[in-house]
Amino acid sequence: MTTSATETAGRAGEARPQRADAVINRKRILEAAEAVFSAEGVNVPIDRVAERAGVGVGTVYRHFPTKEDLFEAIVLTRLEDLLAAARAEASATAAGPALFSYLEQFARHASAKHDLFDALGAAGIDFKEHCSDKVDEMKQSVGLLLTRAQEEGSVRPDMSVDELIGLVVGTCQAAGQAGLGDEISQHMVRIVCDGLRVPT
Amino acid sequence: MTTSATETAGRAGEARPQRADAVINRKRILEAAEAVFSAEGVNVPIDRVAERAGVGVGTVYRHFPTKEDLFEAIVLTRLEDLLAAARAEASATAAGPALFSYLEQFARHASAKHDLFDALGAAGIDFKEHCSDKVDEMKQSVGLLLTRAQEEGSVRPDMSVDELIGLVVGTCQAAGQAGLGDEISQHMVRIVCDGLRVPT
DNA sequence: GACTATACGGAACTTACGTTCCGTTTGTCA
DNA sequence: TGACAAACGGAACGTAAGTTCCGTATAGTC
Repeated sequence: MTTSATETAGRAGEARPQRADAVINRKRILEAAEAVFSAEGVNVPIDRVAERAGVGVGTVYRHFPTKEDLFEAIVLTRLEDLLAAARAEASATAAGPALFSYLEQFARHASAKHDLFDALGAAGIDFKEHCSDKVDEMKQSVGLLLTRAQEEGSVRPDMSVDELIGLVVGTCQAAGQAGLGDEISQHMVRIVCDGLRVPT
Repeated sequence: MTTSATETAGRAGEARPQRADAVINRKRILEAAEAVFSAEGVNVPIDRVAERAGVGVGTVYRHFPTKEDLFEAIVLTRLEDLLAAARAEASATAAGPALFSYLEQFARHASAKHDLFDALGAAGIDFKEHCSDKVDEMKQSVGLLLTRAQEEGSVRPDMSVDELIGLVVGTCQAAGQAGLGDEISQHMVRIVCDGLRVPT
């Protein structure tokens, strides 16, 4: 995230604290970017973010040296959420249901936040390190859950995490692109989940 | 496809026939575009197509007035193939197996031809008429198969064609983006198919 | 209230790509 | 072989988006 001047309010020691207006603007920019990116994906011009934040482009760049930095700042928090959810499910005793419940949460996020899935999908190829680290962490958590569910016998054994994630991300992305609504996208994920169960 | 000067060799009556070198170049351009688009998707610069075809950009534009026209020329033939396959399966007596078999063919295409799925996915929003017509036709064929399979009782009743297509397209796209190989992408589609079956 | 480092705004620059233009080459027909 | 329309090549143009620059405004401090 570029370790810029100050993060949110300023850590203890070194450099002088951020000016009050700068703090406000940074927040505004993040909010605007969040709104614009999730509504329209990664391809919105920066100018639109600036406009929505009621700020000049220069100001955006002062806070986030590149567009990617801005994007990363947002996606990271989304990934944190997703990661937290994965960890929460990880402690469940029945891994199968936990996995399915997690995937549904995932889908719910997906339908609300177009951007993240642009990121995990196409844009994801040249992801920044921080993001791909988070993705890896998430994969690991989900992978654990998957393995347990497989050992438990509630999920088919012939699957990897990559396939699992691909299936869900792809489904959500496609639903979004085709303009299908949230419920439909979640229904689609449910169908995928049914495919995951051990064939009887 | 812009109904340009001549199609392939020139129909009977009206305008004079295309020059021999033009015919060759047109073919070269199509081949190059096919290769480049399927390997790298829709976002390759035209210059790359021209270069690969051993031809100047001007020549490409002489044959295809816009990039979209070129793209459409290629995608249309792919869609034809897919459509033909759908029709072939349509006459099968057992609709369920036919549907599944079709979806696997679909996936096989998908893993080979990145471009088409860009088109069906993100890029598909501002599709040219010809293409969306073909897509509609395909949807209709698949829809028929789906309905029959549902009536037959081999596919879950709570699904629409849109969901079905979304599921398969999304899966293939995600697999492609994540760099998972062809077999894996087909495996993923098989998992989706398992989800489609009537839950016992 | 004055001073200064910090932040702001937005015009201008850069790059990448689609597309056009036009001087040159070449196939075709007499 | 000569003439001419057709086709070619690729430099040049237009536009859109990311990024930089710098003159101006202002929060924070004494």
